[in-house]
Amino acid sequence: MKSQNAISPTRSEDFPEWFQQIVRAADLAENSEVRGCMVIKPWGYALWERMRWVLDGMFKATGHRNAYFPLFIPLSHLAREAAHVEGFAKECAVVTHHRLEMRDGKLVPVGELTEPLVVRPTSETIIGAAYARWVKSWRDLPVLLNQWANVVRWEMRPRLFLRTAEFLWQEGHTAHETRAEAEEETLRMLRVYERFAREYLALPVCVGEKSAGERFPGAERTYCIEAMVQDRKAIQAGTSHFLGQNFSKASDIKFQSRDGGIEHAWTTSWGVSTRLIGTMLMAHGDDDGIILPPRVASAHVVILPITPKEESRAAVLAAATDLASRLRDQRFDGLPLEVELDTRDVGGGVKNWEWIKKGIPLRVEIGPRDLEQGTVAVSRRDQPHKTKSFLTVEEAVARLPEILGDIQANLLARAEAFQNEHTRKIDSQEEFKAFFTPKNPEKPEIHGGFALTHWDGSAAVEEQVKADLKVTIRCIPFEEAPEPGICPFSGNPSPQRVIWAKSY
RNA sequence: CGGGCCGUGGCUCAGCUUGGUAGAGCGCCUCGUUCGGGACGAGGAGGCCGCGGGUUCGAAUCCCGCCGGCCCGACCA
Repeated sequence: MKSQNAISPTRSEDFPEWFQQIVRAADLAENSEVRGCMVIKPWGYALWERMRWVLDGMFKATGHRNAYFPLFIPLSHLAREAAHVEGFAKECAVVTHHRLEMRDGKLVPVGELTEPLVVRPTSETIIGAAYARWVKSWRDLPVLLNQWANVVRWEMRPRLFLRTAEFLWQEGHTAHETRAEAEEETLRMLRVYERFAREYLALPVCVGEKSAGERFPGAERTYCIEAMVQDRKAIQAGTSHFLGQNFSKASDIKFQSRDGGIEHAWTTSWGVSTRLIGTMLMAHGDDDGIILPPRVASAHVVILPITPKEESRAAVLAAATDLASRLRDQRFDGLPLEVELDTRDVGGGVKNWEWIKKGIPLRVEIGPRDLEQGTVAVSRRDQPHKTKSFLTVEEAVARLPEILGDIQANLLARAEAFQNEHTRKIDSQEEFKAFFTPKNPEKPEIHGGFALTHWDGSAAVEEQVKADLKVTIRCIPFEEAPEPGICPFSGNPSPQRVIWAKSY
């Protein structure tokens, strides 16, 4: 007997396994033969394409242009910034040879390189070297570039979309004349990410600064947007770094200033990755599969022709085709509606469930009875799967875009309510510990959330809490009026509450 | 990189203790009946049992080595 839900186990039974299953059920991606790498399939890649399109527009609108820098970084470049090397050394893939030869029936690498090449884990150093060549005068600044690329970080514990050895991302790299200008840029891009997460991915995020312990290697300040997913863990969904003059000194990005002196430029970098997809899936999915926010969905509507009788089949298919083309003339979010017409010869129930699992926002059934009545049956992915509303064809054509907008708003509201429900101000060690301790240690149930708790700013407290409870400071939120208090771990004064959580 | 568990059709697994050359369910293909919410019947395809070596007349099964995966720790967008 089939269970009532499409996905087994359910979220509450085993969240990590549920995640693996929804990715598979939606046909988004699969693991490849190389450990930690993934094949992103069309339904999954379409999400990345949409995100990329929207973000790219936002970057252009804030004055950036795209460029492309090499995959390979000379080892000597990476070595220039001490903290940076230390942060990334353990996870670097390194190319040492440039030729293969057949020996004893086996292909072996030969032709050792004089200098090993690091496959970029991020591009600060190689882009810094380019900026050093390009920047001579204050008139050459700012440099505002972005690149869409793949990067490699040799991770020990890969998870589809959340942490893979190779992943797709964008990295913005800018160089400025003044500290103030670079700081402003860092925060501007952080706000772009916040807006994108909220308005497109329907993800409410906490915006703030990382503690020193969580800072990007080589950065002076690291800012982040932090999301909560349905197991109440935090996930860093985007980062923006103020790099000070660390990298410009390491890469020698110098310019002659307005008063004739020689100064080092101030740089920033900022990025989001395919992790955004994983975050979105874990935030919105349910026990029937993924749920796609319409503004980034791989497609908006699927039309499911119902053809129970041979004699009405042709008429139903014709009506479905006509509906598809009329819908494709409609616009949602400024772009033509993406419509799938599923005429495959498989059982109606099976077909319907496939699209539920794939998270498409709207399913439209059209069958012989609809033909007689001039209606269609519309189901929303954000509502129980048996709920249908009957609209006339005219109404459907006119109203589907507005329903998509409603789904988008509903997903955000839902995610916001969830996050609020599991965010608590906590002022005592006991309550903090209870909040982050599962009732069943053998098989931990979903527990915890965001704790807004005071912190004295010391690394010692941060390390102790992490060692005791695996809970870390996710971000020091921007606040209008920080509320001073007492750090419950040390008893020392604290300037403001920070967000603590278990995290991905 | 340390500790534990596991590698058998596409997937989930049985068989291994007591060696005799491979099975189930799901999925897939064909035909028929179905189809407005995960259909049913009949037939069929598909496996060097992770890899290498050893013991043996004979190895999925026993022994040794290697590789890979999962979970737990350390690290991470």
